Amino acid sequence: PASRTALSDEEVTMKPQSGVIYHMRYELVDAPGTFLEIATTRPETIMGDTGVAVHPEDERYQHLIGKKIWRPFPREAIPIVADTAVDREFGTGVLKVTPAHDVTDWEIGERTGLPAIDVMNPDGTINEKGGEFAGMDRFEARKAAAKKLEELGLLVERKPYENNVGFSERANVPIEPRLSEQWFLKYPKIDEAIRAVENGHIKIYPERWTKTYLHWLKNIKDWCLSRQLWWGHRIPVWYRKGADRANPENYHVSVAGPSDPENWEQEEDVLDTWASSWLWPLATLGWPDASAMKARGFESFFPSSVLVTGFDILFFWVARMIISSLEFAGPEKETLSEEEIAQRVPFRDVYITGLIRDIKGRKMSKSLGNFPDALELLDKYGADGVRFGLVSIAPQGQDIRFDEERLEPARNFCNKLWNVARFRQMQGDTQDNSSRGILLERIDSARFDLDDHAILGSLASTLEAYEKDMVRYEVSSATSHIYSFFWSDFCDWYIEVSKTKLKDESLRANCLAIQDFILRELLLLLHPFMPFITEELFSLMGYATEGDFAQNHATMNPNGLRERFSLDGQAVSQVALIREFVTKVRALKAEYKLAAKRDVSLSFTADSEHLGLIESNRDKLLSLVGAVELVHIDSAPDGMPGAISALATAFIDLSQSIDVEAERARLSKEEAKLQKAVKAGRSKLSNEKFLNSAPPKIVEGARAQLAESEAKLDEVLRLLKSL
RNA sequence: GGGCGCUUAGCUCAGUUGGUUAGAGCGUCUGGUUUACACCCAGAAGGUCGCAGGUUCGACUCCUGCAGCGCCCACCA
Repeated sequence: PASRTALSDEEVTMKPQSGVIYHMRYELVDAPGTFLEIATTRPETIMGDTGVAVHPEDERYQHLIGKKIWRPFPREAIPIVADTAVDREFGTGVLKVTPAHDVTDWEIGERTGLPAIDVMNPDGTINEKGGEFAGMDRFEARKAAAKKLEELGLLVERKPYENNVGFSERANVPIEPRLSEQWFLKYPKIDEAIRAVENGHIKIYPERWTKTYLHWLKNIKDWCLSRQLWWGHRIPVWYRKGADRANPENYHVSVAGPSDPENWEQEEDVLDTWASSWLWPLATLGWPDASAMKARGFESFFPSSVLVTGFDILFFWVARMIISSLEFAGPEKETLSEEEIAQRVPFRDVYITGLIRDIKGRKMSKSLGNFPDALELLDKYGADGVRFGLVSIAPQGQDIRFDEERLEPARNFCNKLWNVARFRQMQGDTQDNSSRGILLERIDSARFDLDDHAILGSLASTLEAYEKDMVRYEVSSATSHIYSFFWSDFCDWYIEVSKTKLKDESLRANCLAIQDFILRELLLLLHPFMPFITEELFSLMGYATEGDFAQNHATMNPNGLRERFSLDGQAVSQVALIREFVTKVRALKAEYKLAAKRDVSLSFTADSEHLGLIESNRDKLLSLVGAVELVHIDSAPDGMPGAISALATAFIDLSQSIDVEAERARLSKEEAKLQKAVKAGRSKLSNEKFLNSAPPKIVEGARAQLAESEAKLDEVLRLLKSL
C-alpha cells in the first residue's frame, strides 16, 4: 500500500514477523452449537471470506464438505470446500478462504468456484464492504476484528506466532495481496534461455550459479509488467475510447501506436523498470533501428564477451537480458536452433562477483551506515591502493568481509613499486628504454649469471600464471602471482643480488638493462589494477615516448622470452637452493646474536656438485649473509654450530664459546623434524603399491625429497655428536 | 520444505583436475643507520585443515553422516 503499485514476484522479500495467530470458531449452519475451529493470522479479512476449505482426504472433516458454515461478520452462510492446497498438519486443518486477499486463497477460489470480495481500498484501509471496520487501517482492523470475535464468543485463543510475510523490497512494507488488472508478459524463449546455458553458449562463473539460474527459469511465471508509478516507460497499449477494456478486440499493442490515435487512449501505467533494462544489450547498440545498429557496431560488439554483475540481479536483469536478446536479436521466430541461440545470446560469459559485506558479515546498506567513506579510503590508501587491494582480497565469487586494514598491503605494494623505480633511477646510467625491442637489444644473454636466468625465468612463469588466471576470471589469484614475483623474487632477491653485481663494471650495464626490462613488464601486468602509478612510472622510466601510454602495450609472450635468452630451466631451482642456504646462515647468526654483524667468518662443507654453485656466487653470498669470508673445508670442524641446508653446511667461526645446551636443543629440534620426514619418505618408498600406482614424477620427487632429508639428517647427527 | 556457500595459524583469508615438508597478509616475539623503501629489511614462534566414518598406495582436496554460521528459492493460513 505504500507505493500503491503492483510488482513482480522478484521484488518480494519474505521476512519473518512475530505476530499473533488467532484460533476462532465458526458455527455450522446445519448443526447449531457445533463449531469448526480455524486458525488465522489475518482476522481483518474475515469480511472477505467466501468459504472455508479442508483437505479432501482429511477424515476429520470429510463429512462436512459441501455443507455451509456461518461467517460471523457480516453474518452469512458460506460453503465448506475441499482443496489439496490445505495442509492437514497446520493449525486445525481448516482454512478460511479469502480469494481477494491471498494468492493461495485466490487459487482455491478459482478451483472451487468461490467468489472474491475485495474488502480493502488501495491504501490498505478497509472499504465499505468491511462494514463496521470500514475506514480503519488493515492493522487496526486486525485488532478490532479479533476483539469482535472475542465479544461474539468465537475467539478460542491468541497465540504468539512467527510467520513469513512478503515485504516490498523497495518500500519495505508488508505487501497487500489485492485484486487488480495488470499487464503480464508471458516470457518468450524460455526453453532457449535454458539451452543457452546448459549447452554452454553462455558460461556462468562461478559455475554453481548455473543451477540457480536454471532453477529460476524452470519455475518461471508470467511477469507482471504494470506499475502504477508516474516514472517510467508508458506501457505501449492503447484502448479504444469508450469501449470495454476487458475485450481484447479493443486493444492496440505496438510501440508506434494506432494509426488513428484520436480514437484511442493509451494505458496510464508504466513498465517495470527491468522491462526497460532487459533491452540494455540491444538498445545500447542502436536496436531496433538498422542504421543506428550499423553505426554503433552491433555486428562487432554483440554479443559482448563478459557481463560482470552481482548475484542479486541474476533474475532481475541477467536472465531477462538473455531472454530478450534471444527474442529480439534477429528475425521473429517461434523457436531457435542451437546455432541461432549462439548468435543471439547477449554475452558469452557471466561473471558473478561476491558481495562486499561489512566486518560482521552484513550487507552494506544506507540504513545501517556500515560502509566506508570512499573519499577517505582514497585519501588513506590511494586510488591504486584501494583498487589493487579490493581486487586482491576478492576470491572468485566469494563474499568478502571488508576490513579497511586489508587495503594496507596494497598501499604498501604501491609504495614499494615506487621505491624500486627510485632505486633504479638513483643508479643513473639511464639508457634508452623507449621500446621493448630496444630494451631487449640492451640485454646480452652471454653475460647472464644464475640470478639473471632465474629472475627472467620466474618472470616468464608469472606471465603464464597471470594469463591462465585471467582467462578464468581468477583475478585475485592473478594479483597474488604478481605480488609475490615482485616482492619476493624481484625486490627481496634480485635487487639485493644486483647490488653486488652493480659494482662490477662488466656486469653493471646488463644488470640494469634486465631491471629496466622486468620493471616494464611488471608495470604492464599491473596496469589494469593500478592504472595511475603504473602510467606515471611508465613515463618516468622512459618506457613511453611522447603521447604514448602503458595502456597501449601488452606484456611479452613467456615462451618468446625464454627463447630469446635461451633461459636455463634449472636456474630457478638452483637459486632456490642458494636462498635456502642464505636463510639458514642468517638464522644461525640470529641464534648467536650476530645478525647485525657483517664481518663474520664462515666455512662450509659441500659436495662437489654444490661446491661450484657456491664458488661462482661467492661475492653475492658474502654480501647477503653479512660475512667477510667463506672458506671451503673438507670435513666439519668439531664443536662448531652449523647451518644445514641442501646446498651446504656452513659454520661460523665463533670467537666466543658456544652454549652447548642451546645448540643441542636447536639441533635436536631439527633432528626430530628430519626424522619424521625420513620415516615418512622411507615407508612410502618401500610401499610396492605406491611405487606401482603413483605417477613416476611423484615417485621421483619422493626419492629426491628423501635423499635430501637423509643428507640433512646425517649432518645434524654428526654435529650433535661433535658437540 | 528444497537448494547453495562457508568452517584451514591469534585475526582475515588463499589452497585450480587427490601427490613431495599445507601457504599469504596482518598481528606477536627477536634483531636491524647494509646502494630504494620503517608503508622497510632479516630471523623466529604459531596449524590433530569443524566433528565422525568411508574410498585410496596416498585425503585440506573425493563420498556419506553430523554440527555451527550465512545466503537464495518456496502458496503452512
